Amino acid sequence: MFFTMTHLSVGKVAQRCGVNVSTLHFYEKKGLIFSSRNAGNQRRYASSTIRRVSLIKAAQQLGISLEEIRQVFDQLPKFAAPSQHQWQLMASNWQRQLEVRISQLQTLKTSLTGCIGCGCLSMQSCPLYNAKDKLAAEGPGPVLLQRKY
Amino acid sequence: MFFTMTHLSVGKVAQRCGVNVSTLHFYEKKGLIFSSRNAGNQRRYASSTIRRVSLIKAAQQLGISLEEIRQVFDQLPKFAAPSQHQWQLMASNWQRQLEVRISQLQTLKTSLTGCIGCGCLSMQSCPLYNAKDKLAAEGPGPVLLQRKY
DNA sequence: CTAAAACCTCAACATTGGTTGAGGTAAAGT
DNA sequence: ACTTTACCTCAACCAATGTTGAGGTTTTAG
Repeated sequence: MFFTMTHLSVGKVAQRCGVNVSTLHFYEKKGLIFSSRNAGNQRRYASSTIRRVSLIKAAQQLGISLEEIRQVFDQLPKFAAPSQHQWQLMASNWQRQLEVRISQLQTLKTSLTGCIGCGCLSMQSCPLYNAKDKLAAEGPGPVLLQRKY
Repeated sequence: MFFTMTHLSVGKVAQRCGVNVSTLHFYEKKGLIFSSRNAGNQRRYASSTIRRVSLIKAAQQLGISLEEIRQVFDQLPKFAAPSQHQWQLMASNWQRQLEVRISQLQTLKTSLTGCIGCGCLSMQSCPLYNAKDKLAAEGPGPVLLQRKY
């Protein structure tokens, strides 16, 4: 090879990813990214690190924890870019999680729509109320209370 | 009124909301819920507290912080159920936030789809890459590097 | 060559959202 | 009545996700 794969300084990566240097140190300690060192012990990153960090940030948006991200990354090559196959596996995996998350939020939104309709003057028909309050089976209780709920 | 609005013990509320008693203490300390006390200094909650807690849990699902929730709650009556108007305001507000959040996730999902297509062998066309790496304008750089990225 | 900027390690701190436990009081079942 | 369960306060702790700072080294720009 005529170029080194590991030539980006930590500051450069930080700048290009829009994160702090300390965050990259942190990610490295957590095993999410990797570096080699130059003669003066400074970190040098493969350029693929930038995509790794972008992926971390993207995945965090999905509510995926750093630990989960690490587990996925552990199946990828540390320094080289992932193969197309690996990449596709990971991406479609995350897409599925994303779909689940979206549909959850949509369910919630629908619930809120129901609540807007009901004005929540009735606890019988409130989807939020009914979500968790499974123990409400203490008998109907005072009618007025239901309306005041 | 012939019934008291504040008659639920902390354990009862916890049970019906599916949270720990300590969580209710915590929420109360944070100003998210309120209680009166009986003769023996034990908390007694208005029944509307159950909906408050359900709302907290629902809003957390949306990625809304407790502090933001508190700010919304601060505009509601502490013990009574919110009026229909107040309730609708809050709900539709949260619905908007929810919509934003959903569309963000959908954008991300689309990005991933693009990535699956490209196999990310090209950093030119990778949406994840392009999301943050605005500083990539250092000239094209080695062609091979782009493919290895 | 020198000064500034960037980098190093390690430890402490910050924030969010709670949980756990000690030491004691109140309420409820039998 | 007595015992068990629930409750009280307060403080300490936990885990995730970083940030900040001290004290020292390396790289880079002029």
